[in-house]
Amino acid sequence: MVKFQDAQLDRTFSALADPTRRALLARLEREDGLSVSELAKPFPVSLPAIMKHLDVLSDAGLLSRTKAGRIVSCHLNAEPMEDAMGWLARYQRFWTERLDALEALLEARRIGED
Amino acid sequence: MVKFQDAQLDRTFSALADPTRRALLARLEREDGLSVSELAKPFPVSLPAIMKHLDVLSDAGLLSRTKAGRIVSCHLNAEPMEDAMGWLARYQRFWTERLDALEALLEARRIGED
DNA sequence: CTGAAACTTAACCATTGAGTTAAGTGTAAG
DNA sequence: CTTACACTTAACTCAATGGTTAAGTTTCAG
Repeated sequence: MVKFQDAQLDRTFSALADPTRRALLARLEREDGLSVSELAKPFPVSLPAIMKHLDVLSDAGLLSRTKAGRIVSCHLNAEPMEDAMGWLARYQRFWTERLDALEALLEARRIGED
Repeated sequence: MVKFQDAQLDRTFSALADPTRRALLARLEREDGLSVSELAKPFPVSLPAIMKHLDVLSDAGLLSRTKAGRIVSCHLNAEPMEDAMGWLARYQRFWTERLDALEALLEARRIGED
Protein backbone atom coordinates (compact mmCIF):
# COMPACT_ATOMS: atom_id res chain seq x y z
CA MET A 1 0.00 0.00 0.00
CA VAL A 2 1.29 3.38 -1.01
CA LYS A 3 -2.04 4.95 -0.01
CA PHE A 4 -0.69 7.47 2.51
CA GLN A 5 1.88 8.89 0.16
CA ASP A 6 -0.90 8.96 -2.41
CA ALA A 7 -2.99 11.34 -0.33
CA GLN A 8 0.08 13.49 0.24
CA LEU A 9 0.64 13.68 -3.53
CA ASP A 10 -3.01 14.66 -3.96
CA ARG A 11 -2.54 17.55 -1.57
CA THR A 12 0.76 18.61 -3.09
CA PHE A 13 -0.43 18.64 -6.69
CA SER A 14 -3.71 20.29 -5.88
CA ALA A 15 -1.98 22.96 -3.80
CA LEU A 16 0.21 23.66 -6.84
CA ALA A 17 -2.75 23.78 -9.21
CA ASP A 18 -3.61 27.36 -8.28
CA PRO A 19 -1.63 30.27 -9.78
CA THR A 20 -2.02 32.43 -6.67
CA ARG A 21 -0.56 29.67 -4.52
CA ARG A 22 2.29 29.06 -6.95
CA ALA A 23 3.01 32.79 -6.88
CA LEU A 24 3.04 32.78 -3.08
CA LEU A 25 5.55 29.93 -3.07
CA ALA A 26 7.64 31.63 -5.76
CA ARG A 27 7.74 34.74 -3.64
CA LEU A 28 8.92 32.81 -0.59
CA GLU A 29 11.52 31.04 -2.68
CA ARG A 30 13.24 34.37 -3.30
CA GLU A 31 12.44 35.95 0.05
CA ASP A 32 11.65 33.66 2.97
CA GLY A 33 9.97 34.70 6.20
CA LEU A 34 7.59 37.31 4.79
CA SER A 35 4.58 38.25 6.89
CA VAL A 36 1.04 37.35 5.90
CA SER A 37 0.15 40.90 4.89
CA GLU A 38 3.39 41.47 3.00
CA LEU A 39 2.68 38.27 1.10
CA ALA A 40 -0.90 39.31 0.44
CA LYS A 41 -0.09 42.84 -0.78
CA PRO A 42 0.60 42.11 -4.47
CA PHE A 43 -2.63 40.16 -4.99
CA PRO A 44 -5.94 41.64 -6.10
CA VAL A 45 -7.93 39.57 -3.60
CA SER A 46 -8.96 40.06 0.01
CA LEU A 47 -6.80 39.06 2.95
CA PRO A 48 -9.12 36.22 4.01
CA ALA A 49 -8.79 34.77 0.51
CA ILE A 50 -5.01 34.72 0.93
CA MET A 51 -5.44 33.19 4.40
CA LYS A 52 -7.30 30.29 2.82
CA HIS A 53 -4.54 29.79 0.28
CA LEU A 54 -1.99 29.79 3.08
CA ASP A 55 -4.09 27.18 4.90
CA VAL A 56 -4.10 24.98 1.81
CA LEU A 57 -0.33 25.33 1.52
CA SER A 58 0.09 24.49 5.21
CA ASP A 59 -2.13 21.42 4.90
CA ALA A 60 0.04 20.29 2.00
CA GLY A 61 3.10 20.78 4.22
CA LEU A 62 4.53 23.38 1.86
CA LEU A 63 4.38 26.24 4.35
CA SER A 64 4.95 26.79 8.03
CA ARG A 65 4.08 29.86 10.07
CA THR A 66 5.76 31.33 13.11
CA LYS A 67 4.17 34.04 15.20
CA ALA A 68 6.08 36.89 16.80
CA GLY A 69 3.89 39.40 18.51
CA ARG A 70 1.14 40.29 16.10
CA ILE A 71 3.03 39.47 12.94
CA VAL A 72 3.12 35.99 11.43
CA SER A 73 6.08 34.97 9.29
CA CYS A 74 5.69 32.41 6.52
CA HIS A 75 8.35 29.88 5.69
CA LEU A 76 8.69 27.77 2.58
CA ASN A 77 8.92 24.05 3.05
CA ALA A 78 9.78 22.45 -0.28
CA GLU A 79 10.22 18.83 0.79
CA PRO A 80 6.76 17.65 -0.35
CA MET A 81 7.70 18.75 -3.84
CA GLU A 82 10.40 16.11 -3.89
CA ASP A 83 7.82 13.33 -4.14
CA ALA A 84 5.90 15.25 -6.79
CA MET A 85 9.09 15.51 -8.85
CA GLY A 86 9.76 11.87 -8.16
CA TRP A 87 6.38 10.97 -9.56
CA LEU A 88 6.92 13.08 -12.67
CA ALA A 89 10.46 11.81 -13.19
CA ARG A 90 9.08 8.46 -14.29
CA TYR A 91 7.74 10.17 -17.42
CA GLN A 92 10.88 12.13 -18.14
CA ARG A 93 11.98 9.62 -20.76
CA PHE A 94 9.04 10.67 -22.94
CA TRP A 95 10.48 14.09 -23.51
CA THR A 96 14.18 13.26 -23.22
CA GLU A 97 13.62 10.54 -25.83
CA ARG A 98 12.04 13.19 -28.01
CA LEU A 99 15.09 15.38 -27.42
CA ASP A 100 17.41 12.48 -28.20
CA ALA A 101 15.55 11.93 -31.45
CA LEU A 102 15.91 15.61 -32.27
CA GLU A 103 19.61 15.54 -31.44
CA ALA A 104 20.08 12.51 -33.65
CA LEU A 105 18.30 14.30 -36.45
CA LEU A 106 20.45 17.40 -36.05
CA GLU A 107 23.56 15.26 -35.88
CA ALA A 108 22.54 13.53 -39.13
CA ARG A 109 22.00 16.91 -40.80
CA ARG A 110 25.36 18.15 -39.55
CA ILE A 111 27.09 15.15 -41.06
CA GLY A 112 25.03 15.40 -44.25
CA GLU A 113 26.01 18.99 -44.91
CA ASP A 114 29.76 18.24 -44.90
CA MET B 1 3.25 37.89 -19.52
CA VAL B 2 3.57 34.20 -18.80
CA LYS B 3 -0.19 33.99 -18.36
CA PHE B 4 -0.91 31.35 -21.02
CA GLN B 5 1.67 28.93 -19.72
CA ASP B 6 0.24 29.66 -16.30
CA ALA B 7 -3.17 28.33 -17.29
CA GLN B 8 -1.52 25.28 -18.80
CA LEU B 9 0.31 24.63 -15.52
CA ASP B 10 -2.99 24.98 -13.69
CA ARG B 11 -4.52 22.30 -15.87
CA THR B 12 -1.50 20.03 -15.63
CA PHE B 13 -1.18 20.16 -11.85
CA SER B 14 -4.89 19.86 -11.25
CA ALA B 15 -5.12 16.90 -13.63
CA LEU B 16 -2.37 15.24 -11.59
CA ALA B 17 -4.05 15.99 -8.28
CA ASP B 18 -6.42 13.04 -8.56
CA PRO B 19 -5.19 9.52 -7.71
CA THR B 20 -7.45 7.87 -10.29
CA ARG B 21 -6.04 10.07 -13.02
CA ARG B 22 -2.47 9.46 -11.89
CA ALA B 23 -3.21 5.73 -11.96
CA LEU B 24 -4.61 6.01 -15.49
CA LEU B 25 -1.44 7.77 -16.63
CA ALA B 26 0.75 5.27 -14.82
CA ARG B 27 -1.06 2.46 -16.60
CA LEU B 28 -0.50 4.07 -20.00
CA GLU B 29 3.13 4.66 -19.18
CA ARG B 30 3.66 0.89 -19.02
CA GLU B 31 1.18 -0.06 -21.70
CA ASP B 32 0.21 2.59 -24.24
CA GLY B 33 -2.81 2.46 -26.53
CA LEU B 34 -5.24 0.75 -24.15
CA SER B 35 -8.93 1.09 -24.90
CA VAL B 36 -11.28 3.09 -22.72
CA SER B 37 -12.92 0.03 -21.20
CA GLU B 38 -9.62 -1.77 -20.63
CA LEU B 39 -8.41 1.33 -18.83
CA ALA B 40 -11.59 1.56 -16.81
CA LYS B 41 -11.68 -2.09 -15.75
CA PRO B 42 -9.46 -1.92 -12.63
CA PHE B 43 -11.34 0.99 -11.08
CA PRO B 44 -14.29 0.69 -8.73
CA VAL B 45 -16.20 3.52 -10.42
CA SER B 46 -18.61 3.68 -13.34
CA LEU B 47 -17.49 4.07 -16.94
CA PRO B 48 -18.87 7.63 -17.25
CA ALA B 49 -16.77 8.60 -14.23
CA ILE B 50 -13.68 7.33 -16.03
CA MET B 51 -14.79 9.18 -19.17
CA LYS B 52 -14.77 12.41 -17.23
CA HIS B 53 -11.28 11.71 -15.93
CA LEU B 54 -10.14 11.04 -19.49
CA ASP B 55 -11.71 14.35 -20.56
CA VAL B 56 -9.77 16.17 -17.85
CA LEU B 57 -6.56 14.49 -18.99
CA SER B 58 -7.31 15.40 -22.62
CA ASP B 59 -7.98 19.02 -21.70
CA ALA B 60 -4.64 19.09 -19.92
CA GLY B 61 -3.03 17.72 -23.08
CA LEU B 62 -1.84 14.61 -21.27
CA LEU B 63 -3.90 12.18 -23.30
CA SER B 64 -5.01 11.74 -26.89
CA ARG B 65 -7.60 9.33 -28.21
CA THR B 66 -7.80 7.58 -31.57
CA LYS B 67 -10.90 5.77 -32.71
CA ALA B 68 -10.83 2.56 -34.73
CA GLY B 69 -14.24 1.10 -35.32
CA ARG B 70 -16.01 1.09 -32.00
CA ILE B 71 -12.93 0.94 -29.85
CA VAL B 72 -11.08 4.05 -28.71
CA SER B 73 -7.38 3.80 -27.92
CA CYS B 74 -5.78 6.13 -25.39
CA HIS B 75 -2.29 7.48 -25.79
CA LEU B 76 -0.10 9.09 -23.19
CA ASN B 77 1.25 12.51 -23.98
CA ALA B 78 3.79 13.44 -21.33
CA GLU B 79 5.06 16.75 -22.75
CA PRO B 80 2.94 19.00 -20.48
CA MET B 81 4.67 17.36 -17.52
CA GLU B 82 7.94 18.86 -18.67
CA ASP B 83 6.81 22.35 -17.70
CA ALA B 84 5.49 21.05 -14.38
CA MET B 85 8.89 19.52 -13.65
CA GLY B 86 10.51 22.73 -14.80
CA TRP B 87 8.45 24.67 -12.31
CA LEU B 88 9.34 22.29 -9.49
CA ALA B 89 13.01 22.18 -10.42
CA ARG B 90 13.44 25.71 -9.13
CA TYR B 91 12.85 24.37 -5.61
CA GLN B 92 15.10 21.36 -5.96
CA ARG B 93 17.94 23.12 -4.13
CA PHE B 94 15.85 23.04 -0.95
CA TRP B 95 16.05 19.29 -0.69
CA THR B 96 19.40 18.73 -2.39
CA GLU B 97 20.90 21.25 0.02
CA ARG B 98 19.45 19.20 2.81
CA LEU B 99 21.02 16.09 1.28
CA ASP B 100 24.34 17.89 0.89
CA ALA B 101 24.21 18.83 4.57
CA LEU B 102 23.52 15.20 5.45
CA GLU B 103 26.35 14.02 3.23
CA ALA B 104 28.71 16.51 4.83
CA LEU B 105 27.66 15.24 8.26
CA LEU B 106 28.22 11.62 7.25
CA GLU B 107 31.56 12.54 5.72
CA ALA B 108 32.56 14.25 8.98
CA ARG B 109 31.58 11.14 10.96
CA ARG B 110 33.47 8.89 8.55
CA ILE B 111 36.60 10.99 9.05
CA GLY B 112 35.98 11.19 12.79
CA GLU B 113 35.81 7.43 13.27
CA ASP B 114 39.26 6.80 11.78
C1' DC C 1 -31.53 -7.50 -39.64
C1' DT C 2 -31.10 -7.91 -34.76
C1' DG C 3 -28.68 -7.60 -30.74
C1' DA C 4 -24.89 -6.87 -27.91
C1' DA C 5 -20.56 -4.43 -27.12
C1' DA C 6 -18.03 -0.03 -26.71
C1' DC C 7 -18.39 4.13 -25.94
C1' DT C 8 -20.87 8.84 -25.26
C1' DT C 9 -24.22 12.24 -23.58
C1' DA C 10 -27.57 14.02 -20.41
C1' DA C 11 -29.44 15.04 -16.12
C1' DC C 12 -28.90 15.05 -11.63
C1' DC C 13 -26.68 15.27 -6.76
C1' DA C 14 -23.37 16.13 -2.91
C1' DT C 15 -19.08 18.05 -1.76
C1' DT C 16 -15.35 21.09 -2.24
C1' DG C 17 -13.01 25.39 -3.65
C1' DA C 18 -12.31 30.17 -4.16
C1' DG C 19 -14.02 34.21 -3.33
C1' DT C 20 -16.74 37.77 -0.65
C1' DT C 21 -18.10 40.96 3.64
C1' DA C 22 -18.47 41.56 8.42
C1' DA C 23 -17.22 40.76 12.94
C1' DG C 24 -13.69 39.20 16.45
C1' DT C 25 -8.93 38.65 18.87
C1' DG C 26 -4.62 39.95 20.27
C1' DT C 27 -0.68 43.18 20.41
C1' DA C 28 1.76 47.53 19.76
C1' DA C 29 1.85 52.57 19.94
C1' DG C 30 0.27 57.12 21.24
C1' DC D 1 -6.60 53.36 28.04
C1' DT D 2 -7.85 53.74 23.64
C1' DT D 3 -7.02 53.24 18.98
C1' DA D 4 -5.10 51.20 15.06
C1' DC D 5 -2.73 47.28 13.07
C1' DA D 6 -2.14 42.34 11.90
C1' DC D 7 -4.34 38.65 11.55
C1' DT D 8 -8.29 35.26 12.19
C1' DT D 9 -12.96 33.35 12.13
C1' DA D 10 -17.69 33.13 10.60
C1' DA D 11 -21.23 33.05 7.42
C1' DC D 12 -22.49 33.26 3.00
C1' DT D 13 -22.44 32.78 -2.39
C1' DC D 14 -21.36 30.68 -6.69
C1' DA D 15 -19.02 27.59 -9.77
C1' DA D 16 -16.50 23.43 -10.49
C1' DT D 17 -15.55 18.32 -9.30
C1' DG D 18 -16.44 13.72 -8.97
C1' DG D 19 -19.69 10.69 -8.72
C1' DT D 20 -24.26 8.48 -10.00
C1' DT D 21 -28.14 6.30 -13.28
C1' DA D 22 -30.44 6.27 -17.56
C1' DA D 23 -30.74 6.93 -22.26
C1' DG D 24 -28.40 7.52 -26.55
C1' DT D 25 -24.86 6.19 -30.78
C1' DT D 26 -22.29 3.62 -33.57
C1' DT D 27 -20.16 -0.68 -34.98
C1' DC D 28 -19.34 -5.53 -35.09
C1' DA D 29 -21.06 -10.43 -35.01
C1' DG D 30 -24.36 -13.95 -35.74
